Amino acid sequence: MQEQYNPQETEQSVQSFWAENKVFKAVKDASKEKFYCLSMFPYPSGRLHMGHVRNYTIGDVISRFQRMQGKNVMQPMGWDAFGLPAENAAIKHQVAPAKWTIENIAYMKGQLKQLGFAYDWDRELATCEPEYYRWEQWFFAKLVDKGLAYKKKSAVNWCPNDQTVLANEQVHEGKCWRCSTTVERKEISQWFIKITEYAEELLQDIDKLEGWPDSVKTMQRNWIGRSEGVEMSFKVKDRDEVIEIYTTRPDTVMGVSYVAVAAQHPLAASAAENNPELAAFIEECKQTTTSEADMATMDKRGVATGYSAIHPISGKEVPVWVANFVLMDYGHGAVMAVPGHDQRDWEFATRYGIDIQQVIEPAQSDIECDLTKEAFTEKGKLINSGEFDGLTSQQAFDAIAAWLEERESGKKRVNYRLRDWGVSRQRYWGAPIPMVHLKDGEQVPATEFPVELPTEVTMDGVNSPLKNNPDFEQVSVNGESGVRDTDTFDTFMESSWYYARYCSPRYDEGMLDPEEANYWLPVDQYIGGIEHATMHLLYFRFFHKLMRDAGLVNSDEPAKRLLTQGMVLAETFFQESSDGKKTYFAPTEIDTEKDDKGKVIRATDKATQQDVVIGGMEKMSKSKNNGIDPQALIDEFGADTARLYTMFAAPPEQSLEWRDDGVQGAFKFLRRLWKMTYEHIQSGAVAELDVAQLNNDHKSLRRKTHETIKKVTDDYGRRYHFNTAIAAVMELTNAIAKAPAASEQDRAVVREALEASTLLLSPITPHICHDLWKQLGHDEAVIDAQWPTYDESALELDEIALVVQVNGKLRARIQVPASMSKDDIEAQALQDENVTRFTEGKTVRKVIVVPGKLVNIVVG
RNA sequence: GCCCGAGUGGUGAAAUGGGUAAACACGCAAGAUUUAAAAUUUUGUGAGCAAUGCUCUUGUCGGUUCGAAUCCGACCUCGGGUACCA
Repeated sequence: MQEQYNPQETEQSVQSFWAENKVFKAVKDASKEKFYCLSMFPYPSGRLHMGHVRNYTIGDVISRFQRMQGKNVMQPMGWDAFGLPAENAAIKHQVAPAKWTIENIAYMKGQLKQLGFAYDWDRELATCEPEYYRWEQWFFAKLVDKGLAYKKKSAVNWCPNDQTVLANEQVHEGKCWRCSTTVERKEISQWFIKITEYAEELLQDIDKLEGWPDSVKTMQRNWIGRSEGVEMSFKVKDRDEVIEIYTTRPDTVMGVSYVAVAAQHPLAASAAENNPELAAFIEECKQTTTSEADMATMDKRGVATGYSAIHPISGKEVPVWVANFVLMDYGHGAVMAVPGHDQRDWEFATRYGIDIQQVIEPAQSDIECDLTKEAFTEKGKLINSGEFDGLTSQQAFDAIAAWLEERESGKKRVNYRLRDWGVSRQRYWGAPIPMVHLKDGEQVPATEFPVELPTEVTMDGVNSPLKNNPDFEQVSVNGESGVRDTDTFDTFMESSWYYARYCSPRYDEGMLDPEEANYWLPVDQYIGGIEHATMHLLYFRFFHKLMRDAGLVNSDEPAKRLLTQGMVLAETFFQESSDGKKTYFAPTEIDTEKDDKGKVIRATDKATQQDVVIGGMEKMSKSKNNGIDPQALIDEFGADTARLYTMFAAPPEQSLEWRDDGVQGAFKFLRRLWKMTYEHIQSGAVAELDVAQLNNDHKSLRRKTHETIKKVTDDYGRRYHFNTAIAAVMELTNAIAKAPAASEQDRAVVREALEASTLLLSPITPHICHDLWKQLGHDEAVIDAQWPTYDESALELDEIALVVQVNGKLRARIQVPASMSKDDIEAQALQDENVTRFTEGKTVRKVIVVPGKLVNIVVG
C-alpha cells in the first residue's frame, strides 16, 4: 500500500475495474428482489453543473447502498436531448442542433464516467434517436385512434416582427427577447392530449404515493384543482346568445352585479362591431403573454359591451363586460361577478362604479364585514336573496343548484383547474408529430414510424427547417397524398416515458418489452429537482396510466418513492442594454466584492472592468449562465472529494447556495482516512476479535463502531440524510485516531472500526473505499461486500448521563445506572448540589422524568 | 396574484415523534513541528457580563406547554413552480 492518497490514480484504476468487469450491468433475475433507482436524466446543455453532481451522487449513493443490502439494482442514464437550447445554440454558433447535442452528450458522458456513477451504460438512450421517438409517435397515433388526442385552437406568444412563436422564456416583460417587439397572443390550431379525462384518477391515486414528499403531493392536488360548483346560463337580453358560467360559490348568486367575458369570447367580438372603444380594448388584450403569472398580476381592466344578461333566478338585468382577466381556455370563458363576496370582483366593481350587493352575512357577529373596505369572502348566512334568505352557504349551495336544475338552467358540476396537455410546438428540434393532413382536410396518423426528423439543417432563427421542406412534408398515406404536420412534440412527451424504455432500451418489436418492463417497474426510487413537482411529475404519472390502459405495463403508478433534491443555487450576474435585453455572465467571468457575511455587494466583468448587476441567487441553468462546472474540482481533488463534499454540504432536500469553502476539508478527511488505514496495516498483526477479553477502551470504541453502523444505515435507508451519515463516520474515525493500537487485541477493535468506516462510506466515496477494502485484506470488491449490521450487545451501557432542569433551565448533569427506577432518579436529582441551589426555600410543585433523557423540576 | 418550501454562530450545518440549541466540518486565533512556507498536529472559538458562574440567543411579534428551533396565529425576507426553460 502506498503511503500517500493519490485520488487520480485510485479513481482511474477502480473505474477500469468496474468497466472491464461490467460490474453495473443489470440483468433480470427473478430470484432476487429488484431495485430500480432512477435519477432524472439531464438535458445535454454542454457541461455538468453542481446541480447534476448533487442529483446523480444522491442516486448513486442509494443504488450502491441497496446493492450492498443484497438487491438486484438497475441504475440507468440517458439524455433528454430535444429542446430549445439546441436551437438557440444552432443560431448563435451556426451548428446543426443534432451535432451540437451529440457533442454535448459525449462530453457530459465523459464527466459522468469520471464521477464514477454506477450506471448500466448498456441501457443508455437519447430521446433524439429515431429508435426512441418512433415509439412515442406510434403511441401518439394510438391516442388519436382512441380519441384521447384532439386538435383545437389555442393561444401562443407571437412575435409579429420575427413572425415566429416564442416560448414564455423568450418573452421578457411582454417583449420579444431578440427584437424587443411587443409580443401578441395568437390563436393557432394545435394537438392536445386529454389529461383531464384522467384528472380524477390522478388526484385519487396521490393517496397511493406513500413514498412521495407531502409538499409534492399537495402541489399536485392544488394543480389538478378539483372543485365542486354549479354551472348555469345567463340569457343575453334581446339576443339569441347564452353565457355559460361556472361558479364554486352559487350561494352568492343573488349578489351578481355583472357578468364578465374573455376578450376572445364570441360575444365580445359581436359587441365590438359597433363599439370602437371595445374593439380597441379587445385589440389591446391581444398584447399580453400566455403566462399565468402575468395574467394574475396585471392591472385588471374591462369595457362594458352594452349588452345585458338576465339573471337566471331573479330575472334582473346585469351588464355584460369584457375583462382582461377572464381566461378563454378555462371553463367557458365567462364568469359571474359578485363584488360583495369576491375580492377581484370587488376591485373591478369599485374601479368601474358597478353595484356592490351584500348577500352573505357572517355566521358570527364578531367576524368583521365592511363592504366599503373589501369583499367578504368567507361563508356565512344568506341575506337579500329572496327565498334563500336565512340558509347557510352550505345549504344554499344545494338549494340553488336544485332550483336551477328543476328549471333546466343550471346543474352541479365538478370542475378541474387542470387543462388538457397541449403538445404541439412550432419548433424544429423535437420529435415530429406523426400526423398527415389529407387533401380533403382530414387529419390522419402516419402509418410508418419513425417519422424521421432531418438532421442536416441550417437554422435561420425564424422558420423551422421542417416548414416549406418538400422532402419532409410530402407524404402519401394508404395511397393518398398528404402534407405532414410540421410541428414537433413538447419535450415533456419524451421525459414522460423514458423510465419505462430503460427496461428494454433496444427492443424493436414494440414500445416496451412487457417481460422486462413488468420485472423492473415501477421505479423504486426516483430522484430529481423539486422544480419538477407539478409538470413533469404529473405527465410522468399520466403517461404511466396511458401505457397501462394500452396494456403495456401492469402497475398504476410509475414510482414508489420520490426524493426531491433542493436546487443548487448560484449568484447571477447580468448587464441590461437600453432595450431591456439581458446578457448573463458566468461566475468565472466576474470579480466580486463581498461584505463580512459573504454576501456579494459589488460585481465587475473581468474582461471590461465594468460593473454588472447582481441578479440574486437562482437555480443553476443554461439560460442564467450561472452553472458551476465541477471539472476543476474533479481535476484538483478527484471525484470522491467532489461527491463527499456535495453530500456533506446539506441534506438532499434542502436548497444549497453554492460555495466551495469546505472542499479542502472533505479532501483532508479522505487523506486522513487513507493514512489511518496505512498506519494500521503497518502497525503489525491483528488478533481475532475476542469480545470476552475487551477492556473499557475497547468497549468504548466498539460501541462507537456499532452506534455508527446503526445510525448510518438509518440515514441511508430511511432518512436520506447523507450529511449526518458522513458526520457520524467522521466521529468514528476521530475515535479511532485516539484509540490505543499497541496490542493485537487493540488492533482488532481498530480493524473492526476501520472496516465499518470503509463499508459505510463506500456508497459516497466508492473509489477510495474500493482500494482501502482491498488493503484491509478482502478479495471481493467493496461493492460486492455485504452491508454491515450492528451488534446490539455492543451498544449496551452500564451508566447513563441525565440532564437536570429546574423550571426548564439546565442546572446539573447526573450519572445514574442504566437500570435505575424513576423514583430513584428523581430522588438523586433533587439531592444534587447544583439543583438544591435553585430549589432551596421554594416548593417543588412537580417533577417530570423523561427516561434516558432528563429530569425537570418545577418549583414556585 | 396564486400554490409549495426555507430562514439556527463568522460560514455549511446538527438537534430523527415537544425534552441538554449549535454534533460534524469550514474559517479564524494561539501553540508545537519547520531555516521558512506548505502539509501535519494540539488547544480555543454563539453573544454579553460584575466569568469556577449568570443572563441572553434558532427571521419578527404573539400564543399553547413543566418544557418550543420543532406545535398554533399574524407578519417579514429569500427560493421553486405558475401549463412553450428543462
